[in-house]
Amino acid sequence: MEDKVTINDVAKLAGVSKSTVSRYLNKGYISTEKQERVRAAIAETGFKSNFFAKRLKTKESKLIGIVLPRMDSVSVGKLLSGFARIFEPAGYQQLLLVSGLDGKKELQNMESLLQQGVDGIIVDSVGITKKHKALAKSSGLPMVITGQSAEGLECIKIDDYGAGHMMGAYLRSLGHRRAVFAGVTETDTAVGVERRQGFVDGFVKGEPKARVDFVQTGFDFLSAYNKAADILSYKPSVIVGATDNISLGILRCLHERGIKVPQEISVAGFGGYDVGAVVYPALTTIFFDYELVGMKAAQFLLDKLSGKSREENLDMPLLFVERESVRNLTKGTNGEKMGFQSMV
Amino acid sequence: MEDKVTINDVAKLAGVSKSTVSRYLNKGYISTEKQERVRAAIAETGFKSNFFAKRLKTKESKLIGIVLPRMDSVSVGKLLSGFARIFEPAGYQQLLLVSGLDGKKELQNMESLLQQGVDGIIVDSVGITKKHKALAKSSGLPMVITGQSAEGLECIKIDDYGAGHMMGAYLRSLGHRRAVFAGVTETDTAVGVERRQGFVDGFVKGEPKARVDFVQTGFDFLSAYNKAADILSYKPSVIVGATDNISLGILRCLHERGIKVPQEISVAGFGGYDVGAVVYPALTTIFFDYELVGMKAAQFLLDKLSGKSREENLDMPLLFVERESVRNLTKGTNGEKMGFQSMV
DNA sequence: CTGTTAGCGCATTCAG
DNA sequence: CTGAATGCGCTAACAG
Repeated sequence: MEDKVTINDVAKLAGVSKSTVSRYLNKGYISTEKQERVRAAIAETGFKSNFFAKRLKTKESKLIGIVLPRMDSVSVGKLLSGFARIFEPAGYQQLLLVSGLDGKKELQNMESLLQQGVDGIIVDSVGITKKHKALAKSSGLPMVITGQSAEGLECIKIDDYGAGHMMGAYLRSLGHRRAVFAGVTETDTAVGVERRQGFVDGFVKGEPKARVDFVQTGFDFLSAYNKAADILSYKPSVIVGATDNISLGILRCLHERGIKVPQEISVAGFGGYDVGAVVYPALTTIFFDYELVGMKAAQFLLDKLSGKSREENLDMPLLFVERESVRNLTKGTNGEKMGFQSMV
Repeated sequence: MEDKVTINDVAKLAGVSKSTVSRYLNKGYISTEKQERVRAAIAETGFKSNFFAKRLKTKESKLIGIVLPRMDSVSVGKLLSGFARIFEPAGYQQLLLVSGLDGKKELQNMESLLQQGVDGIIVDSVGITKKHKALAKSSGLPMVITGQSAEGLECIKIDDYGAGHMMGAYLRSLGHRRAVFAGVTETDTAVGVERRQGFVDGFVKGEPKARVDFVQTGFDFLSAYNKAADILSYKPSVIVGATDNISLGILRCLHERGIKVPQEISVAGFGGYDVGAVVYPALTTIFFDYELVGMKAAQFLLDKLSGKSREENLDMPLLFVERESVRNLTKGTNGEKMGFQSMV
């Protein structure tokens, strides 16, 4: 522990008062001569100002609390990259807490962060409850939610309903009438409800009637893989996974059963993970720019911190990625592009 | 900001001195009667102890600094999960800094963390320099390195050389004589040097002579995919990617060229990412338990913090995962398992 | 068991 | 421009 050097030691060595050193550290208001003496003294002693003492005075921690459902997922990784790109240059650091997909833990983590004296909080939630809202209110701290949306809270997320709808409409336009949506539980409002509902709305609209069945899976490859029999029992012409990973699990199973994709069955997903491009057939999907979400959320929080409460558009762009796993039933192949590219 | 309530307010309301409140918060040493009064007062005021004031006194931050090269990678995600599993129950929180694969930034981040008053640091480095060592020494703080190993520093990582060697020996035993190792630059000592060298040593040993050529790629699918022509020009019977992602990029390219895996060329990788199991053919690989690495590193740091300097075995288990992408040249198929399963 | 007394290291009035 | 004095909120001796 070399941090015995305090502002006092520096002051002594430089032959000035500690207030002068303090001023040197912060504003200016110091003669160029003493300025030099202090600089030298600091260099010599290797002085580092004590973080806690400083914060105790200034009431600003320059700390942002981040609460995450889990760490080992591509989307969370991207999100964090986005946060870092904004917070680091701004001189903020991130305090990270993981809730393990557990709502209770999520709340605990939020409280814990508040107590740590963070300046603001970002929660990548798996499901907002009234308690979340209460906490947000009572804390009085800027808080932004990511991954879910909830009234009364500031949320920044991709448009799950819109993405679902886009995919549904796309598939329908290609002549598909029987779809299975393989998705997660409804406690995940964003993915389990909004994305799915968007898909249904986009798919069943119009004549002739179309139908979508639902099969529940987890978020991982394996749980999707294991549900393949259920899924197939509905005799769909297209299977859409709520997530690229789900679709990948399905793809694997289809392959094992010798079912050709997209010739016999089409598959699509959501997320736009890189890996979807290297599997065979490459997965048609909708790309979500989680890194951008992270950046927007971080910037939004920073703006709140500095008073600017800009109420601008928080919709994230959606990018349709048409690849090889979906067949165009109206043409007989999947060759024809339909100008269904980058959309918002 | 409701944090106007201090320990003083609580004391007043409870009709005791603030030391009593402090004692209530920490040790015990308080009569059950006052204990109740304090409890009530705290509940009523919604008092939260001020983190910074507390730390200013105790000199303990209960904060662990984590510096990472990047966030958007599976292995880093696993690692972080591992950290969290140890630190959270122990009451430590994690301060996260991302260096963007930049060595300078990595150092800066380490310094920044030291200044924040963290109790210890974990660095998942991309390459240790003498400056890292100097910083570790001068700081006097417990520091553990992950991802790389370096003398004079406490490192916890998977055995890259061993993994490479295991893979090399395995492939060789299957009758392969011409391999291409597709890997990253040598500045990444662990992956670019150790893993590769292990492979070479394991592969070329014995008679008849075997040969391995080297092709440099990045860490991503695409950069590997783009190098496929180079790789193929060596006419290998097996291609091994330094990373599963590299192998996946190669697999994709092989598929596009109509080259059958493993019938015409075998492919293997390192990492054991889940996705390797769902692609076709499923990728033979060596599984690295990064989450375990994270847990070990975290526990090691905690032990140092509490004085226990256990010098035990820090080797991580390696799990050989034999799947579909490698052909046994001695049998003509890839069917025969060789008892080459879980090893350490 | 409990109240009183001191600071932790720093930023900030306030007079010079 | 600068030094002396005053807490920030809390914990840790210190005497009761």
